[in-house]
Amino acid sequence: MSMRLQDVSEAAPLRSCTHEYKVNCETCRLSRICLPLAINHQDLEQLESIIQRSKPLQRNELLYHEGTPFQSIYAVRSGAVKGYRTTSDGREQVTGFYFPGEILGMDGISNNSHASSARALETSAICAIPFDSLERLSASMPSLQRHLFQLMSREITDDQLLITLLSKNSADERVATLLLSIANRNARRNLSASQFRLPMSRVDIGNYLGLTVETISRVFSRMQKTGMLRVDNKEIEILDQEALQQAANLAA
Amino acid sequence: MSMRLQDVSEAAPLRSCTHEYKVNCETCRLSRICLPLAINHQDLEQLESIIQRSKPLQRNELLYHEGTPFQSIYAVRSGAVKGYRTTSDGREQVTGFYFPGEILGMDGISNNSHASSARALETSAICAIPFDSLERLSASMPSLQRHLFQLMSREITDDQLLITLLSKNSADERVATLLLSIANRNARRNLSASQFRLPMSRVDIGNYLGLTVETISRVFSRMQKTGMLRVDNKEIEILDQEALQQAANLAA
DNA sequence: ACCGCTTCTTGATCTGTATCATGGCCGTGT
DNA sequence: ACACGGCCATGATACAGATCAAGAAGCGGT
Repeated sequence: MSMRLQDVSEAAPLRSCTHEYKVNCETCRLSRICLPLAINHQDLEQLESIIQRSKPLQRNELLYHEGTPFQSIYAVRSGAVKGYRTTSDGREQVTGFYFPGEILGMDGISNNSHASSARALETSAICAIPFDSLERLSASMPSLQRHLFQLMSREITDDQLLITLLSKNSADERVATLLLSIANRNARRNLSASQFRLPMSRVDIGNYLGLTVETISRVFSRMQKTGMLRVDNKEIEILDQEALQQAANLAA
Repeated sequence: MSMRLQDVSEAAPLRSCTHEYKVNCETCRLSRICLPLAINHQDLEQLESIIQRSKPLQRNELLYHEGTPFQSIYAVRSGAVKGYRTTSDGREQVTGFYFPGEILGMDGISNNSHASSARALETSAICAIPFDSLERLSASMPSLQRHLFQLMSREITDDQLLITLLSKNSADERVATLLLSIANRNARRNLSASQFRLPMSRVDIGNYLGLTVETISRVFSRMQKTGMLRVDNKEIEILDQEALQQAANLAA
């Protein structure tokens, strides 16, 4: 049993840990990223009052499944989550990876049922935000309403970037782009942008990037050989940021 | 000069055509598709009061360009529009086609600047809906707020479908899927689902589907040979819906 | 009605990535 | 400590679609 305490501790610890439903956005280190409202105490309290936190998900546990009724959107507090949908022939398409501070589940709004599934890649703490409460609240809080629109808009532009990546770029470019994306998101959380552990398998990476496992392996090996990367299984170190950027740079 | 009157006449004609800014959602045949609010006269009037309509765009005219300030989202009244973004190396990635009743431009919300560009594929009438007005209005109209969330959510799920298509499906499957999508959207507007004219070029189709022009041509030829399609330049007739569905059906 | 430009089609060849196959490694449970 | 099962790396081969090339067809302008 390997310890991965830093995953759980990344989000600010609760002051009193006895009642697990007590959430405290105000002291959460991620609040700046997650739902950064104009810092108005009253607003934050209102928001907190609707947010639910349940016990952490274990590796491979399902957060929600496509087709099931949509009730909440989710914020990752710690760990990592993959979003995916199942194709008609039963294969899986990974549509995104979600790290602490990021929000997922918004694709369920249009049909009142989840259009995709989400699964924990490692032990993950998640905040559930009931959408009907959020909707009601946002009608009286313009900044929240705006933030939700922006959040969804961001998801759209991110998807468009992925579409472009899949449609126009080579295997090396795709992998380089993903690594840089993860590095940037780490930086945003004040973690190292040059050294990190991939929470997902090669299969998931390949699936996400429209490539096979073998290709991912080969690209990693190649990049290691050219000295821009050090790869030790899931442990990644970016040795030549410049070169990696250039390898990705044909992407948008 | 070829006449294409039916394009412009698809949306309900204005009662008094002298003042071109007078918009009438209530009599618009597309209102059911476009922003189908609970049919409340007062709500509709409020909505109408903020919608702007300018003179139709000609073929190849730009509706908005990536990087420019975001002010409005747009509803297509007639014609057809393509959305695209320009990659860092100057190439174009088509991210979507928009037909009458469909809404585009929501990717601009997150940054207050358009993340993509939009260009008319043929003469097109467009309604511009200033977003700040829409935002204000939606705070006091729960059904409108909800509809906007749903609209954006829909865009996300559509993008996810395209991601899956690009990542998992063969050239034939991609083309078949696009044709069926267009057919369905035609049906929704009470147009023929089996016979229609493609408003976009082969280049645009290829670009959208992550394929080259040549491949698009070949797929069309192949499908014609097997008898599931009749292709006469941009004129498409689906001869065997069943077979086409099957050709696409490996997609989600 | 004609010209020139753009779009489309079809063929021949090339190539990046998938596929197939095999062996090593690592982590987990007994 | 060991064995098993999933995950990863690497080589050999195959193939779908890209690229290169050339001509045909459509379309707008004069």
